[in-house]
Amino acid sequence: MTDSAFFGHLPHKTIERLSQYRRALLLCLDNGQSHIFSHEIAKIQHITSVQVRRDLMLIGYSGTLRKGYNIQELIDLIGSIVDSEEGINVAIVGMGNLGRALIKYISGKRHKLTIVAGFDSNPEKAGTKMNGVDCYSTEKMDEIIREKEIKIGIITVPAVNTREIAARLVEAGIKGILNYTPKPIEVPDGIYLEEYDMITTLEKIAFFVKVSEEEKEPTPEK
Amino acid sequence: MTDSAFFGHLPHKTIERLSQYRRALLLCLDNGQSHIFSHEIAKIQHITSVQVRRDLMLIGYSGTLRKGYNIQELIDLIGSIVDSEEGINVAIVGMGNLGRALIKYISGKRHKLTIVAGFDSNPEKAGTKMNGVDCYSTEKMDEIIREKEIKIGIITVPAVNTREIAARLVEAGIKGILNYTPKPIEVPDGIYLEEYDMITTLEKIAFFVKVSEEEKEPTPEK
DNA sequence: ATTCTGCTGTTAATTAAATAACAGCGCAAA
DNA sequence: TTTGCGCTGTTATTTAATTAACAGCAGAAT
Ligand SMILES: NC(=O)c1ccc[n+]([C@@H]2O[C@H](COP(=O)([O-])OP(=O)(O)OC[C@H]3O[C@@H](n4cnc5c(N)ncnc54)[C@H](O)[C@@H]3O)[C@@H](O)[C@H]2O)c1
Ligand SMILES: NC(=O)c1ccc[n+]([C@@H]2O[C@H](COP(=O)([O-])OP(=O)(O)OC[C@H]3O[C@@H](n4cnc5c(N)ncnc54)[C@H](O)[C@@H]3O)[C@@H](O)[C@H]2O)c1
Repeated sequence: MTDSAFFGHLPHKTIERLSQYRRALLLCLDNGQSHIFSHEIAKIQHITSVQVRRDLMLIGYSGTLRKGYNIQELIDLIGSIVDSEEGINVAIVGMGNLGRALIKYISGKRHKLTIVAGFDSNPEKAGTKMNGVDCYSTEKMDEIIREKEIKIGIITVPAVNTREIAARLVEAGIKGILNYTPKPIEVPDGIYLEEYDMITTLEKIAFFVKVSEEEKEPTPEK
Repeated sequence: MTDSAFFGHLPHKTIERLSQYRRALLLCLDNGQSHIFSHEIAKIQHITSVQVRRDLMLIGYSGTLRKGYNIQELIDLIGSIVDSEEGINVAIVGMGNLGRALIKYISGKRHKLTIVAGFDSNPEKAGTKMNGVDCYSTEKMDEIIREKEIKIGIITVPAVNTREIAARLVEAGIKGILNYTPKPIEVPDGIYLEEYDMITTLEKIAFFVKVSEEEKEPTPEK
């Protein structure tokens, strides 16, 4: 009987990497591979093999000497740590380009993580299905979130509506929010929030590209 | 004459935050605000005011006592550090849902970061325009990347084509890659790579939601 | 056999990032 | 004026994350 709360104090970065390991391992499994070495995982993830072994140590998994790790076993173990046994229901608010990309990408990929509803204020979108996911009017948000016991909301509405939607998600009892809008939000304690902005990532790349070019051709001394 | 290479050793996290500060500051400017305190920036970004002041110290910016930071000045300074003076050209490969969302979102948002081309293997998409960005056949990738001096490529093609596209971007002389595909890639030294996966973020949220619920109703003994 | 090799698992050391602590300053109140 | 307050800027400390170091082992090479 795994007391999964035991894993509650894993480093945040380790949690992220476990999810990434699983993604990579699933691809390896598709290729018919059955075992994998720490340095192979490391290469895929652009990290060191020590990092991988350390993460696996933290979750108490042991590989076979000279044979590596059993991919299926490791996938299952990561699942037992990262996933909720009962599964978690997710909703997406804002069925535009980004919302659709997300639905298409996530749907069916993870057993324990299901997008069970999309919401949109555009009356034409309510009542339709997208990749098998029912789309509802925003008016029904509260009702459906409670009914379907949705725990996580992804926000992909236009920036101006972010605050309002976030407030309503919180009101409806959601426990986690993933905000893709460029408008940062505030949530009460006890609600887990992540925000991600592609421009930030892009600017970071641009910066390091710039820096590395400047290092090559150093600024001419006046 | 700012020798911007001077900032080459800023912590990675600081670079990310500078970009986020700017995003937030631009919003404040729109609201007619002219000055801002460190604790206000901090609140928007869900960090501490010390963190903010420390970052600003690293880039050598001083606010006015009791008045805070001049928003416009700070935006300009961040720009002088993060942006390239000549600007950087970007291409997106794969004009599906995600590619379109990105073009729409990024286009026109940053002065020094321009999406100058989209590529798609679908012949129907070649020759069209999306949000003012010309869309070309993938066959012309090499040619156009060189011609327009594109430095950064964003990959949003189906996973199976990731490797091929990445190789061709590298071949064409690109210096930075942002891979949104769930298939991790390898690039030669000197090319800056970032990969991002929304499922990882979602699973992380799901994990911490789960953990926090388990803490509330601890596992029954026995 | 026995030596070598290449991997795992773990502890120790290092580095990076965040936080705490505090000096200084200028306006505001008294 | 002088006291307090609320802010900045910087140094010191702590914590988190990564990397290095190495012991141990199973099979391969000789
Ligand atoms: N974080 C990132 O990296 C990133 C990248 C791309 C886009 N974005 C942002 O994501 C959001 C969506 O982008 P998009 O390209 O999909 O835009 P879009 O215009 O294609 O889609 C927005 C959708 O939201 C719906 N909507 C509008 N108001 C609503 C409301 N109050 N409640 C529910 N639905 C509502 C619209 O009907 C539309 O279907 C935008 O805010 C955009 O800036 C963020
Ligand atoms: N990282 C994430 O969080 C995330 C989220 C959503 C989607 N995705 C991934 O992003 C990719 C795109 O998603 P989408 O929803 O936009 O898919 P989509 O099918 O809507 O778009 C894919 C586009 O790529 C084009 N294409 C196919 N092969 C190509 C090639 N060889 N060269 C150039 N273009 C080609 C297609 O014509 C299509 O226009 C997928 O790999 C998906 O898994 C990632």
